[in-house]
Amino acid sequence: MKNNSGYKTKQKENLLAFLIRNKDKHTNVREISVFLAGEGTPMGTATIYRQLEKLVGQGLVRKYILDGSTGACFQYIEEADCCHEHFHLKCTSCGQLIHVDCDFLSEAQNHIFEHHGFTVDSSQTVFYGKCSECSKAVQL
Amino acid sequence: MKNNSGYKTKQKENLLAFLIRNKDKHTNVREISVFLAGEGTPMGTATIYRQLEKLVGQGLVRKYILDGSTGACFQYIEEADCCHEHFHLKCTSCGQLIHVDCDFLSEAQNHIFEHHGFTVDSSQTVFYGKCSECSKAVQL
DNA sequence: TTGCGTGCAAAGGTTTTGCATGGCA
DNA sequence: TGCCATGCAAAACCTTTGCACGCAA
Repeated sequence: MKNNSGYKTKQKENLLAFLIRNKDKHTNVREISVFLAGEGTPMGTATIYRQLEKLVGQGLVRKYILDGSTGACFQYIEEADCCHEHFHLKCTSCGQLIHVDCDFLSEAQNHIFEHHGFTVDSSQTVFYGKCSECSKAVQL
Repeated sequence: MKNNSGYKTKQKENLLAFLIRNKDKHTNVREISVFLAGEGTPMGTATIYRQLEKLVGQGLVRKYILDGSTGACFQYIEEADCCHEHFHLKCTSCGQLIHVDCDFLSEAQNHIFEHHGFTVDSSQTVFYGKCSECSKAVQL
């Protein structure tokens, strides 16, 4: 049911190709728009939003809304990795966003569900704090 | 240092009173605006944003950016409840804020520091997801 | 009096929607 | 031929900013 989703168009292909190529990080609509235009295969903003909405609905793409940043971020989800959700660490000093794919955090997620009855959504959860470099800087 | 913050005005009082009265759930700028207007004590949108920004800076109010919702959410933080180091679980459906003081999460904090060099600030970090009741509601 | 607080309006940015056209099946 | 997809422009939203006036201290 997730493959039969309308017609196949070049725009759709280009968008998905870009998302897959950048599956290790998240991107946003502006980046997508700029990149596709640069490739000579421009895609209207409205169309990008409409396609992303469908992809999110199909579970192929995840949508993030991070703290200070402007607008939503999107990231392709590799189906094989579905069980391996990852968390975000955001440094409140330098703003760096670190991706962590770690078994321990998955365990923490399970723990919270089993002991506190709470289902954590890793795509929305961000750990705030200081990265190693900024931690050092503070101690100077 | 968090009490001496400028002049005392009626708008400021009304805003804080509303936030405290609704400290058990999150609210947003529109709700605040509508409520205060209905009370006969209207407050300009810009002023609401400016005051909320200050309150967040003072640590009296927490700002959330939740996924599906439109815009940011704000919630008053009761100081007495937060003196001890613990984590927060916030239900994105009902807005309930759950306090969790759990060894496992402290371990997670240590793990992140040792394995990822990142110092998590538990007072700023919030786990987003669905509480047990809202999880059930979704499955209906 | 000093300077922060306020309100209005305008600007900035992201996302959505309407409508006519274009392209897949 | 149907119907979905696209693109453009306009609209809808949320949030921020500029500026003049009001009010607390």
